[in-house]
Amino acid sequence: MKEKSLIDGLKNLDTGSLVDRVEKRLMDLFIEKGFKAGDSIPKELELTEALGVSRTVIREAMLRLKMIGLIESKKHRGAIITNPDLISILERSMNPQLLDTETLKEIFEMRLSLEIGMADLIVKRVTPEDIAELREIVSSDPSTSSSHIFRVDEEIRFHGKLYDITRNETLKKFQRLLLPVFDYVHLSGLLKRPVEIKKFASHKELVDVIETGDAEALRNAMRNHLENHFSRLFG
Amino acid sequence: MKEKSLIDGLKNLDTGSLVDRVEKRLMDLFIEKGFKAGDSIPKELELTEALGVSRTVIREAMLRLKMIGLIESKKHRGAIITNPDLISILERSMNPQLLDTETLKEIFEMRLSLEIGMADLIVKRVTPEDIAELREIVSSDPSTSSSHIFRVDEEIRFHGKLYDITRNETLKKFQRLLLPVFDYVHLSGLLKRPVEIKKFASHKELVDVIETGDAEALRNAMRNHLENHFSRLFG
DNA sequence: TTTAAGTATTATGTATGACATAACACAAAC
DNA sequence: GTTTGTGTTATGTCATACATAATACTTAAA
Repeated sequence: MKEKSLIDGLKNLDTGSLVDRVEKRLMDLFIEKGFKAGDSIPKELELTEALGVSRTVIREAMLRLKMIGLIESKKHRGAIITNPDLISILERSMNPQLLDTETLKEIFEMRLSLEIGMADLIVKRVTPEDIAELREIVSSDPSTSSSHIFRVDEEIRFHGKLYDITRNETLKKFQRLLLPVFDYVHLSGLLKRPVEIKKFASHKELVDVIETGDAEALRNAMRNHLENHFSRLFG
Repeated sequence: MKEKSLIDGLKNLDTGSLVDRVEKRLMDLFIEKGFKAGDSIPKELELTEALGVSRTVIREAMLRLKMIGLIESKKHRGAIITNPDLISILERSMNPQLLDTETLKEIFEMRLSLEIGMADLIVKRVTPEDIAELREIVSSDPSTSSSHIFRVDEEIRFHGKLYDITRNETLKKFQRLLLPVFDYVHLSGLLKRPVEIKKFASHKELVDVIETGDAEALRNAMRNHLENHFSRLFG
């Protein structure tokens, strides 16, 4: 027993590499010192001296901080603190070809859930100008110009505008980020059932509902509008 | 005119650093060669030779790939390809102290939207066992044990279980990831209005709705349940 | 024979010094 | 006043050397 606890006590002796420790040290330092976005951070050589490690280590640690969006470096001209932008961090890894299919499906489900759930944000924040823009987007007469490419374009513009209306930048970026994923999901046969002819709530109808300002109705209409996707998921 | 087009033609000369190019080159290579998770990648020195750049550059490029979750390296024993786990990548940057308050609020909004919108996933995939577990979670009599800490615990367990029921791993990880953010949002006075005494749909009622299997009803109940948060947001 | 302890090998981790180059500021030239 | 040159500086890249952890292999002890 005694030995056991002794060993446990010794365990946390930093098994991590030197770079790990320097990374954490720098991060803590920035938090402690209350560095704000825009503040510039010391030069590599200064940090080298201050921390007593080689420039190699400093550079690797800084590179990591760069990757998590904590700092941003202009080449040959130092680095500054930045607010990490979660979405653009994700962006780097969001290569549909590199994600396994299960994850792609799950992300697709997240998107559907979001679009239904954000009804409250939409009706709360929509402006007459937004409505006008939505109407402009859906104004293309599908009977005259029903080419596939055109439809896809309207689809993207319409749903993009919806995210826009939420006035939630994170959400908007998230949507833009996910566009390629959806393309991929559609094209790759990941969803078994074929795309059915749409016989559900149209974009036009959605606009009407948005205009009424009834969040609950919008949720239901959106759920209906997305029925195609849901049936492919659950099918 | 002629000059203009000449300049345009010259424009795309690779302004990126050598590491940038090597990073992309490696990534493309892995995709082309169809490397799958688990495959081990060449040693640093081999890559150094193959690409004709210094080991420094190779190491920096590999470090980036490591950060975006494309590869994973065991120290002193090579690296292997992995499926990037989007959420654990986010995790590294998700330090509430480092995100600006606007982003935190936006993430909070995302969470509310998700919990409402995922109703379909829940009712589609819930099992009797899940229902039983939910009932167990909400069984604690609030009149006898209404300590704040206890309430918070139930809150976390209940909502965590809901994500669980969606059977969507990405979503589940996303929720776990966001827990600290919510703590922070609640504590930091980011939302102006005070927490009101809950007089909306209770956890118990939500379970009842889930059991009926009516997604629309669940969305509405959930929206009602979250009214406190919404009113703080919009207030 | 089995097992524990030593040893060799190897790839990565870290250190160091050197030089190249992009960015900026400022002076010089037109 | 715009352009062109010049110097300074911090980062980008390279080359080399050595330290160390992980593994496989060998050897000594039970």
